[in-house]
Parts: sequence; structure tokens; C-alpha cells
Amino acid sequence: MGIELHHLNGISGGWGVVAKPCDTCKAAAAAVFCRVDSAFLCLNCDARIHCVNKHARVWMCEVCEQAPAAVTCKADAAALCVTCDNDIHSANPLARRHERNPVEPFFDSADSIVKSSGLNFLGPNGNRNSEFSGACQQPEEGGVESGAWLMPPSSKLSLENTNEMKSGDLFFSEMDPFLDFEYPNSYPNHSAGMDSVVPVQTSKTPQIQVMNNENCFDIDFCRSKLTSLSYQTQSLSQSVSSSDTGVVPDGNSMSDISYPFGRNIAGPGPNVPVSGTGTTQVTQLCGLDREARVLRYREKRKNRKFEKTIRYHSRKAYAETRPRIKGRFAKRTEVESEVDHLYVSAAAYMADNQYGVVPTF
DNA sequence: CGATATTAGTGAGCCACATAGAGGG
DNA sequence: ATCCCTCTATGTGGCTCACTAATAT
Repeated sequence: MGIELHHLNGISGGWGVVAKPCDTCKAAAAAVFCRVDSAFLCLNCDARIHCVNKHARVWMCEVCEQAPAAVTCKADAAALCVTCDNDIHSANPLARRHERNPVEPFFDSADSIVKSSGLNFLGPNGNRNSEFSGACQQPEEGGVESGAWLMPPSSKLSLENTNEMKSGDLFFSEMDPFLDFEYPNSYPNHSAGMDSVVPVQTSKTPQIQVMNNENCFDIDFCRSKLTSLSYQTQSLSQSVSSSDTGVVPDGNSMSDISYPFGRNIAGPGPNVPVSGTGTTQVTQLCGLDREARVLRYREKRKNRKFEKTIRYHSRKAYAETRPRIKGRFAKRTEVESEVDHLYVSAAAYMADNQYGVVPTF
């Protein structure tokens, strides 16, 4: 299992699946889905195509990055496609209680929305962060640094755990209650780490009422992908469950849910930068907070490590050479006596049957 | 359609023992 | 301060079993 997971690890897309490529340029990951054209587009292609024809578009699912987002979940602070929404919010009763809203399509240039969200998408070196810059750039393995500039100074000051710093959690500690998709303890006694996880419940009860909403898509873009990789589904549920061990946050506990790339779907109002104009300082702070959450979420997905970590290779080497009886470690004398017994039995059997072939055990 | 039986998948626990690390002399 | 010894806790992999979910009858 560890080997299989190792293969999955490090693949972009977080859950081990490459993000859906742009239908136009094929080179970049799709960031939006045009309902009129039924096309997945990166930000650059979207800006080029929809600068004139302002079709209704929606952002991609933040989890699978394979299907257009259908709903947004406040608790998870994420826009999800129908499939991911089903998977995540059927995990346990708490998850079902997550308040979700149908996505609102936007008509302006996605890139302008990104820019108008109040976010500074320029990284420390002046480069736009790959996660939000449209996907028309190859994702860089920036890791921790990619998010450092996003966080307010207070967040950095509140950090105490140096291990968190190493693992890339440094800049997002305050988001833990709702976006803490901790990867499991890689030590062998990982069960201890999983004890806090709400048991996965895979009931197939219909989910939310927004499925039939006109803003939602009834296309199952990624079901086959998720179900074909059973581990992904499992880890998905577990990860979400781990975030659900707390209470479902109310609307005041966090900023309003917004789409990736800084858009906000809190509903019609002055703070909704859907039109790309009229952003306020509050919106900027919410957008910043939102982007930090999303970025941290994605970083954790990217850095997730499932393979077993060997701390002492000498012990591993020794364990591999040690004698076993039915998988359990056995005393050497015990094994020797057992081998002796088998040998005696085999020898007697061969003697009785006049066999001259040495048996194998 | 519900109840029951079967199959498949998953994870915890067990085992012995070398080794790391703490503590005392 | 350093070395040596003793003791305890830890970690390691393959297998079995219990449990659950899915599927078949």
C-alpha cells in the first residue's frame, strides 16, 4: 500500500490527480468552466475568449480540480463540485450539517476578478503565485514560501511550534479549525493519530437541495476518477472528517465563503466583487483570509505524505531478516525447533515414500 | 423490496529482539 | 567530565482476525 501511495504522492492536484487541463491551450490547468461553451479554460484563455462574449462561468472544484464547482461550503471554506460535495459531506453527520450554497456564475473576466479581489498575487519576487495566477504557469513547488506573503503579520507572531514551520503550517495556524487537513501521522502507530477522526460513513443518501438548482451542474465529471482510486475517496473522507471534529462554524467565525482566486459569493452586496469593481477594505481582508485558507489547504494537500516513514533502517533490516511464524516474530530457538520438526517430518515422509527430492518449505 | 448469506476490503494487534536513551555508579 | 553498566521504551514487518461494506441470492 505504501508503494502505491508513494506513486500518488507528489502528483499535482492534491488528491493524487492531475488538475484538468485547459481545453484550449492544453498546457495549463483549467481554472474556470464555461457553461455556454462547455469548456474548461485557464485564466489566460478565459480572458482571451470571454473578453467579448461574456458567458456565464464558474470556478473549478477546489478539491478534485476536475469539475466545475457546484456549491460552496462555509465550514470547509471551499467551492466543491457535485461529486466532491457528495463525498465530503456524506462523511459524517457533522459534515452533513455544513451550510452550502449554490455557486453563482460570473460573467466578467476571471482574471479581473482575481485582481479585483484585493489580493496581492505577486509573490516575494514579484512573480504571481502559481496557485492563483491562472494556472497558465506551471505550478512551482514553492512550498512554505509561496504563502508567506499572504499572511498578516499577526499570524506569524502567533506561531510557536517550530515543527509547524518546517511543515509549511507556519503561515496558516489560525485556519486550523476549519482547514486543518492534517496528513496522518506517518509513524507506525498512526492509529493513534486517527483516533480523533470521525468514522467514515459512506451512506449514499442524497445530499443537498441545491442539486437541482439551476446554478448547479448535474454532470458527474470526476466520479469515475474518485471511485477508481479507492484510497483517494477514503482519504478524502478522512481528511474532511478530521476537520469536522470541531463544531460547525457559524457565519461569524470565519469570512464569508468565496471562490478560489479571491471571489466572494456571500451574496449580492457591496462586498461581492463579482463585477470586478467596488471592492472594499473589508472585502480585501476577507479575500486575503480566504486565499490564505485556500492556499494553506492546497499546500497541505500537496505536502501530504502517506508513505510509512522508517526512522531506524537498521531495525527495518533486522525485522526483515527475523524469523516469523504466521507473520509474528518468533524466537530463534522456536523457529529452529519448528524447522527441525518440519525437517524430521519431511524426512520421515520421504523415507516412507522413497522420495529422493529435498522438500522446500 | 426486505432479509439473509457470501464476498471483499480494511485496519488493529500480535510477536521477538536490536537499539536508543535515560539514569546511576 | 567521562566512561561503563543496567534498565526501559521503542520500532520493525508479515500474518491473522474482527469488523464493515458491498454484492449476490
